[in-house]
Amino acid sequence: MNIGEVAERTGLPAKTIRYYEEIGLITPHRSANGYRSFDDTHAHKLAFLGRARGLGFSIEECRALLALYEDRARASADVKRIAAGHLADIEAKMAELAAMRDTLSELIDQCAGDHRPDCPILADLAEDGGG
Amino acid sequence: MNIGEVAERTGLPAKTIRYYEEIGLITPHRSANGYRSFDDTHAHKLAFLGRARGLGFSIEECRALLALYEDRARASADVKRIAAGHLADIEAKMAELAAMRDTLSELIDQCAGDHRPDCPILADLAEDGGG
DNA sequence: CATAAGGCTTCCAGTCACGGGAAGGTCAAG
DNA sequence: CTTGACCTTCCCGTGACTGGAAGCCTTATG
Repeated sequence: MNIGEVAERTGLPAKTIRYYEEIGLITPHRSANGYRSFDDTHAHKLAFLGRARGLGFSIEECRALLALYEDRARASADVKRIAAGHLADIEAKMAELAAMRDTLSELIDQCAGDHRPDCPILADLAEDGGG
Repeated sequence: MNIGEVAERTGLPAKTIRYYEEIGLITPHRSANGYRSFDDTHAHKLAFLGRARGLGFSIEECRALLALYEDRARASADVKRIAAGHLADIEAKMAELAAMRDTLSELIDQCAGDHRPDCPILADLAEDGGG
């Protein structure tokens, strides 16, 4: 199948699929006219990549997961390690965002939000480290 | 003061300060030798920017906040609106991450993590949409 | 005066994972 | 023969910097 069909099947934009080829995640065949030609295995891998990316795995993590997926002698521990590392990243990001959210929502609550210029949000941002 | 000193005072890397000048967030003077010359106002603005960036505001949001900060006739409602929009962004990102975390941690729990190849994490990623 | 160290300058390239769009080849239908 | 959809490659832009090269300025030392 051509790139348009595999794009529709996998839900990935054609641009993304070309990019994945460029960085060596997949290697579609070429038809006589130069068009990329995908088979079910390619579509399957692309769907795999789409789901892994959807869970926030980086491209390099996806590459490793795909290699493990194709390795029948893999150890599930290797997969688990990658996933656990990614989970830790996610939790770290969430903690960072939670800290921002807490500070911000407190400041927002304190701000009158009217026509007057006095604003605890700006006051906090302008504050010297001292206080 | 030179860029090194203001960098140390504000905690921002010199590279970042040059970048902020390039995009028009600050406009330091120039000494006769061509060096950037910062006064306390510049340092104050940079510190403001550092704190706003630390709360995750984008550069354009920082630009707007800085303009409001310098506008004595501002309405606190304008500040509050920007902050509330950013808070909503943060909460959306957190929700996305929470969904990833939930799926991932469930899969990780189900994975034996040993030498055997069977792995529910890979199985899930490889799954057809049908199931 | 020469030299070395450290700070400053500009400019260019890279990051991550694509997306937009131009210029042009290919294919099926009318 | 033309239209229109699809495909190709190539290059630029994103956000907010970061790293590094090449070279000028200043200060300290011999």
